[in-house]
Amino acid sequence: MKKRTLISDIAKHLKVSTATVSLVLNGKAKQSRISDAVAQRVRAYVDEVGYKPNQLAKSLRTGKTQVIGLVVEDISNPFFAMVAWLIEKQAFERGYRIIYCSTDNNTEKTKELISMFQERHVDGYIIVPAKGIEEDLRTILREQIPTVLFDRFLPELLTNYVVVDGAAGTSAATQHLLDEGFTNIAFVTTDSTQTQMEERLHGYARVLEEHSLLQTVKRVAETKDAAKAIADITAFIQANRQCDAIIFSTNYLGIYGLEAISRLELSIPTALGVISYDDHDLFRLYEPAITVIAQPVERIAQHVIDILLEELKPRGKVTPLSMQQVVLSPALVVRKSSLRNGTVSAAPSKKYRTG
Amino acid sequence: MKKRTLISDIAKHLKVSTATVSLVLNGKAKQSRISDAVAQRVRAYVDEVGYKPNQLAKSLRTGKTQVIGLVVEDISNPFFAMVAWLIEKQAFERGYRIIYCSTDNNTEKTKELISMFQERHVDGYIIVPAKGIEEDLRTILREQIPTVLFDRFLPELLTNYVVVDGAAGTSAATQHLLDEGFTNIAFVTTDSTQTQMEERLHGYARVLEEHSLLQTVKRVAETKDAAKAIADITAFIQANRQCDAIIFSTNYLGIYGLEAISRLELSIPTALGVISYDDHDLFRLYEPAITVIAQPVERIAQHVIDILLEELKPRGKVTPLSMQQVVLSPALVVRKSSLRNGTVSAAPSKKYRTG
DNA sequence: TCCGCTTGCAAATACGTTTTAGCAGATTTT
DNA sequence: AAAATCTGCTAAAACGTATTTGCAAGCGGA
Repeated sequence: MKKRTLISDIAKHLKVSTATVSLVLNGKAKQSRISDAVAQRVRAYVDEVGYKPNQLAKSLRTGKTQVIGLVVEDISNPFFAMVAWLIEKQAFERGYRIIYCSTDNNTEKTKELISMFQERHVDGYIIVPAKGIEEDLRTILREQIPTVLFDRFLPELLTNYVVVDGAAGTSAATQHLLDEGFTNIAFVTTDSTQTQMEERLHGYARVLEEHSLLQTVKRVAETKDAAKAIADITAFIQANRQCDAIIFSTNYLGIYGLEAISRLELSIPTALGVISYDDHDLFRLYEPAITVIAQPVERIAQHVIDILLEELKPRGKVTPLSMQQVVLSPALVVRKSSLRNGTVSAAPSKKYRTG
Repeated sequence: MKKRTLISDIAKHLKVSTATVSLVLNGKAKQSRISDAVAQRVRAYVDEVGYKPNQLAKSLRTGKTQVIGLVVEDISNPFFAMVAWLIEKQAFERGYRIIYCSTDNNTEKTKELISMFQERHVDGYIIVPAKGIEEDLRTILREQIPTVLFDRFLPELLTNYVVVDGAAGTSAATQHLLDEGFTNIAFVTTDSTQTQMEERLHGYARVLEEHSLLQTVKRVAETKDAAKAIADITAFIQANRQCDAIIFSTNYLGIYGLEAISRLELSIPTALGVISYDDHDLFRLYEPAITVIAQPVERIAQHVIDILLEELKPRGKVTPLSMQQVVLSPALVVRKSSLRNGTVSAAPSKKYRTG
């Protein structure tokens, strides 16, 4: 039960002041004209006793916590888990720590989380914004705290963000289904009006309009209840037997959709062509493999962390924050589930780049 | 760019001392004989200006951060993601925040993470321990910081832990396969010697020994390279054509295994019966659905958080920590992949409780 | 009237750092 | 020889809160 060593213990033992120790430890020995001899002695003894500064005290004094708050919709969603993991890795290497939290797309919970991060004085934010948090974000931005949104953005707010061109993905998917000879394509999405979901819908709608084809759109109510969602989709499919293909606007809807299709004993792609947004183990390994619109997770993570770390660099007082908006292209990964004849012509899986 | 309001601002405005404000805010008004009138005034004004105490200063002063460090193997693994999510939810409600981190089962990274948590003065730890961190854990325990391990434990260390009876799960699975008429059962596991992995192997071995049957065990080297692991499993299956069933010791091996089996164009369960540890969307929806040994994630999370919060309660000085060891039973969820005749007799999916 | 007890609050210290201003002596410049 | 500059370090003041101790006033009892 011995006490932690403090900077004052170090100072006392070496018969120097705490200021000296602190300056050496923070690499400011040179500019503060601490002699190399003393600096060496300090470093040696610090290593010897394994002294680690108290980060709380440090943060309180400097106002910097070296912590980034990461607010995603649902950390157990493989898409977010992957992006979060990549971001964490990068940030860790550059001395930043990440605190994750899941919002479940709940406005109130998101606000609470942001408020908690504020209290903990995170140095920066990475946020997948839920609806209705414009005010909270405005507060953060006003305080000049570096912030990057991803996956979607808030149209009325000028912020950094990294998103994927959802319309390009779904229009490529729709076009691909038409090329394969499917003629009556349905689109299953959520009832949320988040920017990226609306875009995905537009991509689908645009292509069908161009071909003067009928649109069949189902909006599944957001719910934590998988069974309810599956039942909802099942009913939709039954009520729309004329449809010969479905595009799901996000990974979990795709998974629910597969379960629904499986229960209805409809065979893919013979009875129903299928494409889902987001890649996933399940889609890759399902029999038949499911064609997906894959988001470039590595590049999303890379851009997010690059923008954030750039802003975290100590800047001149008046350097304005230059907001960056990045729009990345998804890739259509064609697998059996969207092929009329059931086999991929050339390669077992070819990728189309969109955009 | 206005400054945050401080407790001193509140005090000044109300013409009371900061002590008074602090006491009221921390619910110690009564015991410090602050009059109700003053307490009301304080609360009213605090609400009005939306004052939030600086948690850093608070923590520095009290030594409590209200933060729990959660160290898992891989947050993108659905099993850990689920448990983490459940734990987070519970902790949040009781005023604690969670910091997640992934170790990738890397001893060095685990040590770094624990060290980082120490620096940040987390109030408690929840750890999925990698090998070789006994010393670091001992340090934590010596300092009486509440800690709970889960998924596995370190045999030489007396700690709280919550684990699942791995042997019960695999022996039930093995027995089930034998009952179904499979005679040559292989076991695919990792090359790690973590307690829970060894137990899972033992459960399998024990049942086969009882029946005097040959054991066929494959240890797949731990790697980040999925392709390599899949190739490894593919080779194993090809080299052991006599096997008519396989048990995978963990979810990602099961997924790799399915990919291998699919590439070899072996049909399940006709050519090969399959059971995997851990449930997963993929296993539930795969065609045929995969029988799994499901871990009781809700109960794991519940026990972990209960034990930890119990220990976090302010205790009398000398109350010794009573270490709790909880062993939960997994459930065998029988699906088509382990049934000789290809159909489940009664219900489409029945559960056996083990233990 | 004096003493002790209660009530209601404030002063002051501590938590463990970082950082600025400045001091004393040595060295150089004028 | 005095003045200016440089060198190497330290004293002390923050950062924003919690908490212990104590002080003054009021009150009842003797």
